[in-house]
Parts: sequence; structure tokens; C-alpha cells
Amino acid sequence: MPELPEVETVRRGLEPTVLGAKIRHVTVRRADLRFPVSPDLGQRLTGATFTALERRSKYLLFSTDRADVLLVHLGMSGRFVLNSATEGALDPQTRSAPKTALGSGPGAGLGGHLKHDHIVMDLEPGHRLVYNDPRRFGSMEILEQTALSSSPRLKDLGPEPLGPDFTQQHLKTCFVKKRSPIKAGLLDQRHVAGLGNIYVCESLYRAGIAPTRACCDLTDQELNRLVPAIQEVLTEAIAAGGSSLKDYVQASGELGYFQHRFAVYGREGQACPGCDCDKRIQKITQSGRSSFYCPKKQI
DNA sequence: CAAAGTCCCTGGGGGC
DNA sequence: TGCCCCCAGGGACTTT
Repeated sequence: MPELPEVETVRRGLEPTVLGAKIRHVTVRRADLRFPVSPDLGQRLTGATFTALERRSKYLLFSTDRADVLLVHLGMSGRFVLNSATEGALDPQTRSAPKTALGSGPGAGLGGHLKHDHIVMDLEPGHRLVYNDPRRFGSMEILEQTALSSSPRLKDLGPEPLGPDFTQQHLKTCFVKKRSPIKAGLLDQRHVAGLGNIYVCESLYRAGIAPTRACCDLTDQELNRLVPAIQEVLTEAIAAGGSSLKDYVQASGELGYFQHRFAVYGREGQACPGCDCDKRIQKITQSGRSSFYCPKKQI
């Protein structure tokens, strides 16, 4: 599930290829993603050049020299696949025909599509950038640069957890009258942007705070632990993704998300690492979502 | 207004 | 082996 570290890892993986690349042709094979793909997406991208690739929260922002921004969310299962004309790799399990190298014209390689390849961008020189998303929880929209900050997708997002505005004082202000559990508080993108279920569980474990605690009941001391816990968990996950990036960009060209070794997430019934707890890691449901925690270490 | 619930979607895994 | 059911999750939307 792509949360901030996975999106950042994808960004770093794509950046060398995308920066300065001219878009030769765009094919929208399915427009019914989480939100409808912008109807004029192909027209506005074709002939433009990517000038920057940035991340905000879990969004990727591809800027172009036409003052447009391609805003992408990977949802649950969204991936980018990068095909290089020189590599010509193929996935024998899922692809019936070899990937077609560029050079045979826009839209070439009709037999080379994977299932769930929804948007195909042919780039110059010699690359093909494919957005693949089985569950179609992702989105792809094009906006004017000037409209970005007021767009409904971004306008209510809280600070970047690895940026200067994410402080214990900020959280204290957010949480002073908030009675919902801290698990929900940290998943709320208005308070801090980019955390999902996995990294909220991991951060609360590291900070020693039970996910059931009310936001407004956290002490200053706990908030002072929570902020660096979040920052450390994210930084380590990004570093782990980054250090394995060359493996992570597989021969097939697929940019998946790095599988991190989690302390609590998905480890119900196991002993938590470095803890002598006898209770083992518990799984509970909070507002329809699984929380994993150690009842001894997290109070 | 806050908080909790619902829905979208598909692949994968467990149970029988 | 095959089939069915449930689960995973972000975020917009609906209900309480």
C-alpha cells in the first residue's frame, strides 16, 4: 500500500527518466479510475516536456513546460512501469508478447499491454511510462500549475511529516479538543499528510502510545516522542526503499513498493521485537481498519 | 461540527 | 481441485 515512503521511492525511481523527457504520445485505455481521468489529459500532455517530479503527501506531481501539473495518486494498487527501448525486457508470466520498442510510431505495441495498463505515455527518447492499477483506486488528473494549491485534492492537506512545519506544537494544536483515537487522528490527512495504516501503527509502536488513546489526552511528553517517532519510521522506510532501488526497479521495469520489515503491522500473535511481553502483538479494529500494537509497550 | 460508517475495486488467501 | 467469501486500503461521501 503506497504511503509516503513508497511514493517517495517511486518518485526517486522515475525522476532520472522523466526529467527533461518530452511526451510524444498518450493513450488513455481506461478513464474510470478513482476519479475520471481528465478528458483533455492527452491533448495537454502531448508535445510537452516534464520539468519536475515532486511529491506532496501521497501524490506525485509531474510539472510540464506548459505550466500544467499531472497529479497522480497511486491509490491501493497503482504502479508505474518503465519500459526502455534498449532493454526490451518482458515479463514471461503475464505478457504474451514482448514489449515493443519505441520507433514504430505513437501507440505502437498494441499486443504489449499488461492487464490493467490504464495510461500509457510514450516519451522521447525511447521510453514508455505506463500506469497500471488493478483496483483503480488511484487517480490521474491534469491541472494548471496556478490551480494546484486550491485543488480539492491538496488544499486541506496538513504539513509534510518530514518538513519544518510538523512539530509537537502543531499536533498539540490539532489535538487539543479532539476526542477520537490517536490512530484516527494520525490517519486524518488534515493533521499530517502522507501517513496510512501501516506507518501509523509503526509510529505509535515506536512512540509507545496505544492506538486507542484519545488525541486530546496525549501528554506533551508523548507528543514529543510521537513527532520524532513518525519522522524516524518514515526516514528509515525511505532509506530502505532507496538503498534497494536498483533491485526495486525490476528487470521488467516495474516500480513496485518496497516491502519493509514491520515491527507490528501484520504481525498479530507474534512477540514484538526486543520486548519481553507475554501478551504478544494484538490486532484490533478501529473505524473499520486494523490496528496492530503491543499492549505492554504501548500504553 | 465531529465522528463513525459506507462505498468504490480487484486479487489473493483461507475455508470447506 | 474448485468455489465462495472475505479482506486489504485512501479518501470522498453519507449518516448519526
